[in-house]
Amino acid sequence: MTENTQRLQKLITLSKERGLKLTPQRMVIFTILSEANQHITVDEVYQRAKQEYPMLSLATVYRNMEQMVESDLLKHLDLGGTSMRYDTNLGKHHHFVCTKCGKVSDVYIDDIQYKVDTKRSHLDKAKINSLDLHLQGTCSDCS
Amino acid sequence: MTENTQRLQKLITLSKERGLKLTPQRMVIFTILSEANQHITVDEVYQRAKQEYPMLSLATVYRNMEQMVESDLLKHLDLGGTSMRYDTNLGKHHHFVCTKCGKVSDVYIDDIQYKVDTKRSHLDKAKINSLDLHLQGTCSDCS
DNA sequence: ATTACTGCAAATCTTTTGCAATAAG
DNA sequence: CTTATTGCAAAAGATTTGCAGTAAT
Repeated sequence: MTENTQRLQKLITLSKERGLKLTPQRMVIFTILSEANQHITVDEVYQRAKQEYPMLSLATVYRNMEQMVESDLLKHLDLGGTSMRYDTNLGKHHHFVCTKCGKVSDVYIDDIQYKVDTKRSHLDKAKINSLDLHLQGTCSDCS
Repeated sequence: MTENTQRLQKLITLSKERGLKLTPQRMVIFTILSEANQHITVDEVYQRAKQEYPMLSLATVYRNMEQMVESDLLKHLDLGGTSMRYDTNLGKHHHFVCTKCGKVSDVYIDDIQYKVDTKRSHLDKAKINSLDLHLQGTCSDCS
């Protein structure tokens, strides 16, 4: 069983657990997501899915992706482009964006240490729950 | 001279340096930006500016803000909302977003130490130029 | 005088939504 | 059978653009 097939199986199992019905449209979307790169847009999914299932509607893809986010099958990934990206990698990780070609790489970081300048920051008693690192630079291919 | 007046003076000086013409519209926008909180949208600027200069066009605000970004008088601030925010704080800093009320605070951090898991990440010879920390949690008011 | 800037309206782009028909469980 | 899901077309919201007139330098 390939890695992609495993991912697909996992999506099917989880969506059943969440009570989602397994329509052919959803099945096509799941398949694409389990094969795709990790930082995909709705329209990219739609373009590929149409080839398998030509009468598919764009609205259906939008609705499905948002449902998946609500059901924790997918995460929003806001990289500052013109349209929303979705991250199929649910594990804890960060992102590196190449400012030349725009490519996005996942970055795994063991531990981060930092010291807030409390005089200039005004966090007071704020409770920090999560921490995302956004790295920018030039990727190997572009340098 | 107040802090806001200083900010305004700085914008005027810098824009002259960049060769921008000082129209009344631009002047109003500059004034609002030098008085405003740091994470403002085009529409927020527009709404306030209209009161001073009612025949101002929204397109003019859009064009001016983008020009300011190009001329390094302003920075894009992508916090994942529905519309672009602009940051008037040009110094190096990071952001904390309260997940309950949405408030954004600037966070100053002296030094950040982290260790990339090179086995799982694939940065290869990528050159990292900048590093943004995006903190999320609950602010003092909400907890 | 020259060139940037402006207002307006139309266009574009992404995302959402109402609704009636259909299909999954 | 019941309820979620779908396609379609329209709506909504943010941003951009063409153009002809206006104003800053």
